[in-house]
Amino acid sequence: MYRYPVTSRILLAIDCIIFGFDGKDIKLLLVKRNLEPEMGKWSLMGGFLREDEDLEVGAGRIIYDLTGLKNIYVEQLETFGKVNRDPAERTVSVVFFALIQIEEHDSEAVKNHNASWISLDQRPGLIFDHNEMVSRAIEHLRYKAALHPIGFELLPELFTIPQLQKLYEAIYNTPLDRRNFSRKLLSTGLLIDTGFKNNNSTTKKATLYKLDTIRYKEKFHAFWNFMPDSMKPVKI
Amino acid sequence: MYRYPVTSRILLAIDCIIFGFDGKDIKLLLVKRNLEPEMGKWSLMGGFLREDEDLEVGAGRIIYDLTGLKNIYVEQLETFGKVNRDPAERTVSVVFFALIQIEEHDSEAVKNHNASWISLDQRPGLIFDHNEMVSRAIEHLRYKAALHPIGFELLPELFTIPQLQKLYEAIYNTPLDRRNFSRKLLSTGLLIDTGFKNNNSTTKKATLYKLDTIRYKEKFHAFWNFMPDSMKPVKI
DNA sequence: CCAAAAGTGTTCGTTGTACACCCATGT
DNA sequence: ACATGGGTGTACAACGAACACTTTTGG
Repeated sequence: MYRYPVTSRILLAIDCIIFGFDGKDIKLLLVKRNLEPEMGKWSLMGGFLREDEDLEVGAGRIIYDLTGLKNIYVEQLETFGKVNRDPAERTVSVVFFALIQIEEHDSEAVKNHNASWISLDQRPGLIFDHNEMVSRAIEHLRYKAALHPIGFELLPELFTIPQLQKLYEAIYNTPLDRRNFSRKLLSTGLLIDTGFKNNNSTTKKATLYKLDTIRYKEKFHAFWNFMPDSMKPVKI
Repeated sequence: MYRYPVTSRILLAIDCIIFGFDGKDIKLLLVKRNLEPEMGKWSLMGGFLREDEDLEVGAGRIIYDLTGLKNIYVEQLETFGKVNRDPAERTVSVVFFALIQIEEHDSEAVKNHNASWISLDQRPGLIFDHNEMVSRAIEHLRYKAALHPIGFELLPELFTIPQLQKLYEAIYNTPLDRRNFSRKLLSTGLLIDTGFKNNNSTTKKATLYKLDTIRYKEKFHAFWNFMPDSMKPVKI
């Protein structure tokens, strides 16, 4: 087979930023690295791209390996390629961004990888440029969740509006007006009233909704306005 | 030096999508490929990542090589890595997205690379997965230009509001209301009246504005609303 | 003086925001 | 009955969309 007359073939890594929501905080799935260099230190879950595998397939494999989940929300985020980002040898890393329903993960698999769910504000320092990757991912989450209905990917199949609100409050780290939030979300036409009521509550039981997946897929790329303007990345 | 016990090191390419605006149409800078395979066919401008170079530096080098321009608007777009995307050997390509002021480019350099500025609707079929890359880039241009003031990157230093409108009409391939457009753009606070008037016109001369670069940098990441809602990617 | 392009103004409906009030539940 | 949290309503300001009129310029 013809090969390009170029000498520098390099290692391609995949790193995955996996977000979850426990009802209170946004959490990151982090692992204690099991290879040198930096063995035992906290890092993102990652791996090397295989010869016979597409990038997204590689990301899916790595995420499945750690969480036991398939068919979740995964997006390519950005590729990090600074010359010395990995002290062992030159490695370019394609970073993926994933949102999962935290209840669904396989806790055995997570334990076997020495992984933990860690709140954003309690996250430890990470190896290499992984801190930068996480910063970018948080920025992306805030950006995208303001315009597109990705928040639902972090909630269980049935959820209440107050739960949804707590999620957005966690993402933007700010309180929201209950009444305006509720009206805005209901007006999206994405929520289907299941008729059931939540019974976790000690007081009035909230209505359980599910996502209208048809409309969700149809209108995903529309521009919504899930955040008050004052919360957008920069006030105008 | 320690190396990872992994066999598959692969070739990393950089491909650049370079947009310009000639006052009428959005144009792409495309080249006739000068190496095998697919020599002589139309493709994006690209190259291989060097051992000692960061990704963005590589992209800057390739764009400079073709256009003679530095310090232009460049963004990493997406990384393409399908196993068989390049028939010669496995190559993963990091795609960059660039906007330039078309008048400023070095036409000698462009000629030497067998490159041409080609209108979007007249673009030829491209090699490999480059058509897909271009589609993604157009989508990204439309998305981003609706929310952030990147349009200015395609205009000369001094420009008129009608010119700006023609640019947005070209990006979205749709007519816009002159009066609403003008008011909206003036209200951004990004335009500085230079006091000069355009003299290309055969009728009334339009005011020449320049970009308020201070405010531009400060507020770049804010969410604007440069397009009528009806033009957003999907109508709600 | 007329056509063509640039600039300014007005009206109206929709949306966002800041509020107040009522309802259901467990103690 | 009351505290806690869930659900609905209203009033006002801000913004976007549609549309009319005036001004400048070259022929």
